[in-house]
Amino acid sequence: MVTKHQLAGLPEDADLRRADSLAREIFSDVANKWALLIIEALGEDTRRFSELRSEVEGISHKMLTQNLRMLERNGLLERTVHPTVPPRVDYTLTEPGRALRTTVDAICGWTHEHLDHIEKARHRFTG
Amino acid sequence: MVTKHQLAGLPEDADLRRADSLAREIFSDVANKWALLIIEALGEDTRRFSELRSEVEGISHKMLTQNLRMLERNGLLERTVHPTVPPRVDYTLTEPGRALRTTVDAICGWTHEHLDHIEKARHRFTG
DNA sequence: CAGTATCCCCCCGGATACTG
DNA sequence: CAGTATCCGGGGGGATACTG
Repeated sequence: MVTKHQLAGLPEDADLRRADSLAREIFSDVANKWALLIIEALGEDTRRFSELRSEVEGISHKMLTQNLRMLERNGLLERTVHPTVPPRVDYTLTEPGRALRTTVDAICGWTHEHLDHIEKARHRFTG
Repeated sequence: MVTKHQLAGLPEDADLRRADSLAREIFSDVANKWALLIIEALGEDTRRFSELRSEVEGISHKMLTQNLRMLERNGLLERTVHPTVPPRVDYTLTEPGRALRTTVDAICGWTHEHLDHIEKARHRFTG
């Protein structure tokens, strides 16, 4: 996240510094487990609210809506309301959302690849 | 994070389910902004506590120590104490840590690539 | 300088109830 | 079913003081 112009501090870098603080903000939004788990759960498909609720294990109603709104706000997913009764709402990743998902996949892959190493490290740590 | 055997539920899958819950745990540990920012700050180098403190902007003393312990516990970084006075402690990513860092890099890259899209999405969202 | 310990406030986030 | 609103308890996390 550290970029060159952070070190410069020239007046004309004002817009660049703005971009940086924006990047920080986005990073903080996105780098939390619920957001990432939702993105992972969405995958290539489109999911309903209730589907996500049960697929993202352990997430509460409130956390799900909050994070969905946040992801929508940042343009990572699209929310389409079907005017039926009972109502039906679909969530789908946008292109940027799908792009981010590949990195989430990478983290998941990393996790499983290093399970052993981590488990051993924990035993060593606990003594 | 969803794997096949989660759906099966056969008795002999006990160890696999254990692995899954472990994976979930690790994911929860790692998927938070401070942990990821620390990993990013460490990079290929070795850093002192105070260096990290100032490089990871906005992190508090407490959060830094907590996350460093957590990352050490999971074997993502190595902590070496130099018995000098004043004391000096170096933190370095292990191989798994460096592997994870590449994915953090990917997220950072993603963030900057999609700044425009996100900014526009936000304006649209706010109406 | 690096780290632990303590205090304490705020707010995250769960539970619940209610609308369209 | 999807979503908002409200309440409220527990703990995340900051500030501070203290040790080696």
